[in-house]
Amino acid sequence: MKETDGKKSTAQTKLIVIAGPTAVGKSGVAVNLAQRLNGEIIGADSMQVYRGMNIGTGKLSAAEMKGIPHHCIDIAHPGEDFTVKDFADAAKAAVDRIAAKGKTPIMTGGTGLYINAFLNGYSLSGAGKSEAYRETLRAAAREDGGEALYRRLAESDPQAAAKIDKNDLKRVIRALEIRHLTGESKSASAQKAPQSPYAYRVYILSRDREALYARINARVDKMMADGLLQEAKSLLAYRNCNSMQALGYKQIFAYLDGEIATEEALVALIKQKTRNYAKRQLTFFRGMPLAHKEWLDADDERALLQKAQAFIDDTA
RNA sequence: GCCUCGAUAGCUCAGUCGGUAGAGCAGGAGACUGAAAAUCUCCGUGUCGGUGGUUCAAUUCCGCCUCGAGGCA
Repeated sequence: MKETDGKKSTAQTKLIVIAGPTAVGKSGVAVNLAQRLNGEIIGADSMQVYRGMNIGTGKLSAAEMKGIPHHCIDIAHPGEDFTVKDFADAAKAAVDRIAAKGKTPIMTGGTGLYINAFLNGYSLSGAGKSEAYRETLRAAAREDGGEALYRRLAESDPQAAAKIDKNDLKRVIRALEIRHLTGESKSASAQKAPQSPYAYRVYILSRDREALYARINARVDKMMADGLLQEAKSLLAYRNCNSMQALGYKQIFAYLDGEIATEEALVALIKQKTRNYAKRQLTFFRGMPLAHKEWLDADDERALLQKAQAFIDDTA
């Protein structure tokens, strides 16, 4: 049963996903896999989508990409807000484009929410966002405190409120925003998620904590040596944008403001925050409700290649 | 050499008017549907520097010792 019209339906498109915490070594492995499977890569990284953020987000250099096309990277301006919805749309377009060429789409990255939203077909077409309304809510929170906002949510959308911690301002605001924009409950819109339209396999790369942390530390040192400080300075104008919430940049701005005394302390802080982040990623991956999820040792590249190959070759 | 102040959780420190102790950070676990490298929740036993004494009871009071910081010589 071969597709000869070059236009596979998405229902049959096979997708390979390589996830894992920062610095496990996903990117390099993904390139090798792409070479072997005649594939193209789709980055699932909330910060690599931004142009100009190269050193700090650990983007691969052109040489390291070895000629493999990479999608969903450098597709946004650091001054604009990129969201899950944008990712879901861009990733879908990329997967379709790659599949249309008869090649294998390989998604790789550490942003669990993006991967999850894409694979599980999160319903993201309903409530959009309203920066203005959010600002109103933020102002209200500043005025009367976050608990007051939470109480408001408990009244208008008790179902959603039950699932959100009263201190989690961002989620309280988003739930209120959905209610405001659609009149629907946040939990109601979340339940609409349809099944994944793709045949996929998710391989989560991992290694023991100590080794992972050592890699993170080394990577931060390398970023500094490669000029992260300079790169961050060149992006100073966007310091209030979402893109600059990225690890490294954020801390560097605090350093430039004099909030961090020495460069040594700065580097130590970035390493620490990155380690904290890696741990959060792991927690997210563990909890991802996916039908086909498998943890693999990051050093065992061969196992990954074999499993992925078998999945692609399986025509059943 | 003398004087003063410190010595309590991996780190920085609080505290116990004498009844064996608690915060922040680190670390661990978890949540997560349009900011996600974000946001949020939960988890704290450690010869309270050593040693002698007073006391029913000392990490807490007293003496000595060790180490550290500062001051005077």
